[in-house]
Amino acid sequence: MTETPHPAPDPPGDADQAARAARVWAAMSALVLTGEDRRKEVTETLGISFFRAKALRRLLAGPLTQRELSARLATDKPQTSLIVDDLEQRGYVTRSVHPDDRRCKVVTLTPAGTDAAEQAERILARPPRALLELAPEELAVLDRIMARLSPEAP
Amino acid sequence: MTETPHPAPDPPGDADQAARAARVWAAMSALVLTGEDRRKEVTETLGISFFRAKALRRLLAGPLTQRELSARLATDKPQTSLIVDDLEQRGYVTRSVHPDDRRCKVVTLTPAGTDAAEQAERILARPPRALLELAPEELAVLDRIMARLSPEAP
DNA sequence: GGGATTGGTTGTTGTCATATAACCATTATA
DNA sequence: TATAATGGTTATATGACAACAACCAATCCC
Repeated sequence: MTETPHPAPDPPGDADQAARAARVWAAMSALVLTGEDRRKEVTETLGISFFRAKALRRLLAGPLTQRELSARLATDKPQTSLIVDDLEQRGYVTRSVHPDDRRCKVVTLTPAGTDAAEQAERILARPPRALLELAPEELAVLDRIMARLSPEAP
Repeated sequence: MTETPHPAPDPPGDADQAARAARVWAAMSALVLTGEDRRKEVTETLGISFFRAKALRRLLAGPLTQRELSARLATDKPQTSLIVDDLEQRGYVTRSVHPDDRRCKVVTLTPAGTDAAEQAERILARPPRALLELAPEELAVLDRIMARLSPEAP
């Protein structure tokens, strides 16, 4: 009985809401950040930096110009140029001129690049044990609530 | 109707569990990683790298020797030496020899360092809007379930 | 006492990411 | 057609972190 002696009909709910949100946030952050380190797993498995792996993953949805890739990685053109250089040398992507605008270079995943990208996705998508071991009913509830937290929820 | 045509009494529940865990994991990762960038906020507010801020935060619980600090940051001694150098120059920590073992240096937060560390904690603890705007009943449920996911849950 | 161990420091090297400026080729526009 | 804007490339500098090797001083242990 530390916070709410009884269900609290209306007004005191605000402080509760903030406190709960903070606790939930802390727990989620702990789970995602200090749990099993998927980031490291990706870099070690693929032998490329996480940032480069991210570039590969962005290309899974389809080819992009370097300009578009820059935007999706939230970085600048020179950086993108270097990253694509590197990925090209590794045989993960190819560069080709855009048919309609010869200024643009279209970056496309090779089969090897697709493999690497999918491997990265698989590693990142693997949930930690704690989630898998949750009681089925609780996980189902969690699933329903988390769906409402996603960007495309409302 | 791809997976479960009807509630699925028993055996197919395993695949559901995995799928749900994956979805929940993806949603949590998205919220923590690609949401409001607290990391950047910390580095920009304090003017030090996130790693250094982490060192400060670790010291909030009390002074540590550099060896202990190394362990908590999961880094090596040379790196710790440099970090403490930097934080010392900024006036955030002091180095003093351990009274019982003169090999050890005890790193202690200064008042300014404590301020900075607490500021970082405050920024990191601030939950994203999505959580605060969740329906109270849902947040309460989330709170209850997340508590069971924490390390010290049985 | 003497050798091994431990805690820190210094220095080197390499990778990664950020930021800028300068430049070239292509396209759009006045 | 002349000029500006856009997409990429090249070059340079900087800062952060990782991984080592080598070293000094204090402590531990035989």
